[in-house]
Order: sequence, then structure tokens, then C-alpha cells
Amino acid sequence: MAVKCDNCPLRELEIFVPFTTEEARFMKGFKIGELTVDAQTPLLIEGSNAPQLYTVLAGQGVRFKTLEDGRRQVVNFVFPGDFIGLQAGVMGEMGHSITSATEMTLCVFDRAEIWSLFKSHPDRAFDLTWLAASEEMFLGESLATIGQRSALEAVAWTLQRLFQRGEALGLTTANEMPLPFRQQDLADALGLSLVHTNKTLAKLKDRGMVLWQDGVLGILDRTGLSDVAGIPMEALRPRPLI
Amino acid sequence: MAVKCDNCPLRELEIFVPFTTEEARFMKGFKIGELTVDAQTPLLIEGSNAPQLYTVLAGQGVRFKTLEDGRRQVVNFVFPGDFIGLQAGVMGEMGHSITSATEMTLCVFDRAEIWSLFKSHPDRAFDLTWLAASEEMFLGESLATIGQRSALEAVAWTLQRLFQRGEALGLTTANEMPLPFRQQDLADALGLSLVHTNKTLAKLKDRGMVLWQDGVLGILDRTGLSDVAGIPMEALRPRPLI
DNA sequence: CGAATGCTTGATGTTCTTCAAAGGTTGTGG
DNA sequence: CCACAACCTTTGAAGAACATCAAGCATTCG
Repeated sequence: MAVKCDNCPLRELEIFVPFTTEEARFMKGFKIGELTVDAQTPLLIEGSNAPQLYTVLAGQGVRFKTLEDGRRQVVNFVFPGDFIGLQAGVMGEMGHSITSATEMTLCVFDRAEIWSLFKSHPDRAFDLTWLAASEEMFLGESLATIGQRSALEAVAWTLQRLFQRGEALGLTTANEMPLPFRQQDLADALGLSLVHTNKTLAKLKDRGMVLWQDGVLGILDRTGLSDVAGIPMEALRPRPLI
Repeated sequence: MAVKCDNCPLRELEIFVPFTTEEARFMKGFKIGELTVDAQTPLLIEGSNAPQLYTVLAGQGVRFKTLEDGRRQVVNFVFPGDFIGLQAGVMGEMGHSITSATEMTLCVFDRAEIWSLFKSHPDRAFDLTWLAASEEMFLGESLATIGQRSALEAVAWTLQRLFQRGEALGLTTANEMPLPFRQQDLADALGLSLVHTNKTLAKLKDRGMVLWQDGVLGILDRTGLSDVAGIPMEALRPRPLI
């Protein structure tokens, strides 16, 4: 197993605030291994109390909740740098499930160590709270999108957000990035039917704004998309990396 | 100003995990005052960086986001025991606004002290993270409700959740609790129009499940409501009080 | 080659929105 | 103390956005 904390590729990215050397040393101890899983592998299950926490090193996944009758709500998409399992880590229960969409590589941490993190590394504990608050903020925006925006606006909003994350993570080349999800995933994220999502995507494509084919998302008209999405196309703010 | 930490009425409630005496002493120092505001007073503004954090001692309020064009999404309702301003506290910016719906009394904390909390009181810091994760979990459920449930299910779900909170906080008498919001607030919480929300409420009323009139919510058929809501009517789990 | 999966498109329904208006309550100024 | 405005709730009617149903097409995989 490659212990890569020191030369973790994610640390190079501007989106992540730099570690101090002391922090890096602690994180190396906090880490207990590395995990690689295939696409479509369940990582965490809603309602369960996972013994492990992860930071995504590579690959994409999906966070989702399942209702009693099988309806599915995609809560967010998972990208490199995301810390997953925090809810189980602090509350003892996950509020949603996470499944890989591609092959994924994860940094594995011991859930039992989280308390020692709070006791001996207040700066890292603060970062953890920062991440939780950040996720809360994002879910608030998602709520506003699903609740208030039309299907066209919502799809534009989501694709733009995904692209912004892709850019921050260096996944883009020119105006394209890999987007290894199904239209059904997007539909479940927006509370729309697959059919209507498909037709809405077609509308954005007809307008020459985006093109999402074969797992690749292309942004053809940034300002046009931004107008429909109702948010500016700007860089994401730096965030801590756990 | 009454320094009431020691005999804070909220501490009596089972929903809140008890303070240790040491924690209580620290909280007393963390607290810098008490604030009472009228109904319909803005407490925190989206995008701003509030210098103060609050714990709600009494009264109700509304968390909401406003879109560029004025559409409003109610993110959650605010009840006694809620800690507000955490996003500004850790990220330096609020993701939503908060306005009082009734007269409210708030415990005021100094935002600058939050860092000392992390350094010297890891247990309290952990509680803060717990709260953030808990809010994240709730927003995930809300997302699933807005995205997947029908109007009838969504209204039932929301009223049940509100009543569960009311019970945990001792606001209920028999099957009633004060619910000082407008139908428009509920509509904005669910992404529905006011008209449709009204008609949906009438439907639940016709079925003899709930009655919401003159600021009082009555639950007439708990099991029936629970069935429509799609979640069990059970007590909320204990949570930390900050 | 057949089966499975995901994308696409047309036709038909239903949920929900918008528009419009009226009734009840509260507060305020004349 | 009445008149009037402001606010919230309620109800009916018409229209739009989105869901459901159904089927065809392409690609992948065993």
C-alpha cells in the first residue's frame, strides 16, 4: 500500500488549503489504509454506523437517500477531496448511502480516532466542522434549486456546479470534464422524471449551452449557462482537506 | 440581564444531553448576553458575516434563502435550543437568512470565542460538529421530501416533523402546539404555491388528520398522518445544547 | 446472438401553478 | 367607533409544467 499523504496529489490543488507539516504528520497517523473499489460498489449505507471514514482520492460517487417505497433522492455527487462518513463519525449513523459511480480510491481513517482528533488537534477539528457547515450550505442551495427553480434552471444549475467542481479539481481539459453518471442520477438529484430530465438536457443542448455525451460534459456557452442557472460561473472557495 | 445558564429552562428537557458542571461554567463565560427581538425581525442575513452566534431560548423563527429574483426557499424552522449562526462562525458567511416569526429570546455568544472553544473544550467542539452534521442530515431528508414526495405527503411529513419537535420541547398540550407561521412559509418550505398548499392542508383536514388554525397545530390522527408522511411518529433523539 | 442497460422521442394524463376574487381578522387614522 | 387598508386564508377556473406510458434505438456484454 502506498502511503501517499506526503505527496498526495490532491494537496497540489489550489482549492485545498495547505497542510502544515505538523498536520501532515498527524494525518499520516490518522490514516489506516487505502481502499480501491469498483464502480457501483456501496461504500456507506444509510442508517448504518460505519467503522471507517474516507477521503476520496480518485473517482466519483453518489450520495443518496432511499425512501421506504424505493424512491431515491440523490443528495450530492462525490468527488476527489470529499470527506465521507462524517455523519457516522459524529452521530453514529449515516443519513444517506454512498455508492461509487466509477472505480474509486479512498484514504481510510479509523472512526475511533476521531475523538483523539478533537482532543489533540483543534485545527483539524475546526476543519471538520467547516466541512460539515459547508455541506449544510450546499444542501440549502440544492433545496432552493429543487424547490424554486424550473427544470431547465435546475439542470443548468447542477451542471454548472459540477463543472465548477471539476475545474477546481483539475479534471477539466478546455471546456470538458468526465461526468460518469447516468441521466437517471441527475433526475433523482433534481426530483424530476428521467424522461423530463432527458428532454430538458436536449433543450440545453439545442441552445448550444452544454453537451453531455458518453460520460463527458462539455460547456459550450458559459455565460448563457450561467444566466439560466442563475449563479455566476466563478471559482470555488478554498476548503480544507482531511 | 438575567444570566440564566445555571437554571436555563432548556436544560431540563430530556431532548438535550446534560451539561457537566465544567461545561456549564465554560458556557457561562462563552455567553455574552441575552437578546430579545420582536416578531418579524431579521437576525442573520445570507451572505453576511455575523459577529455573533445565538442559541434560541424562546420563540420561533424561519431560516430561508432568497434567490436573485426574489423567490424564497424556507430551509428550516427555528425552535428553542437551536444554535444559529454556525455557518458564519466557521466559514465566515451565512448560507441563509434567519428571521423571527414570534418574539424571540436568544442567548448571545461571541463569534471570536469559537476558536477558543475548539482549543480548550474539545467536547463542546465535538457537539458543534454534531449539530452541523445533524442539520446536514435533516436537510438531506428535506431534499428527499421536496424532490420525491407528493404535495400531500410533503405537507404531512413537515407537520409531523414540526410536531415531533414541539413535543420534544414541551410545547405541546395534548395534541396541540403553537405553530406561528403562515401558510406561505410552509409553501416556501416545500416549493409549492400558496394556493396548492392551502388546498393540500384542507385535504388533510378533511381526512381528520390535522387541524392548523389561528397559529395552533392539532394532530387528530397520529397514525394516519404518520402513514401519509411516510415516517414513524417517534421521539427525537437527544442532542447537545450549546 | 440475445439480454441488459441507458438514451431518445411521441402521446396522453395529472399534479401543480397562475389568475382572479371574496371573506375574515387586525390595526390604524379620522 | 367607524371606515379603510393590510394581511392572511379560502375557493373556483384555466393553463402550464411535469409525470407516466409506450416504444424504438444504440451500445455493451456474456
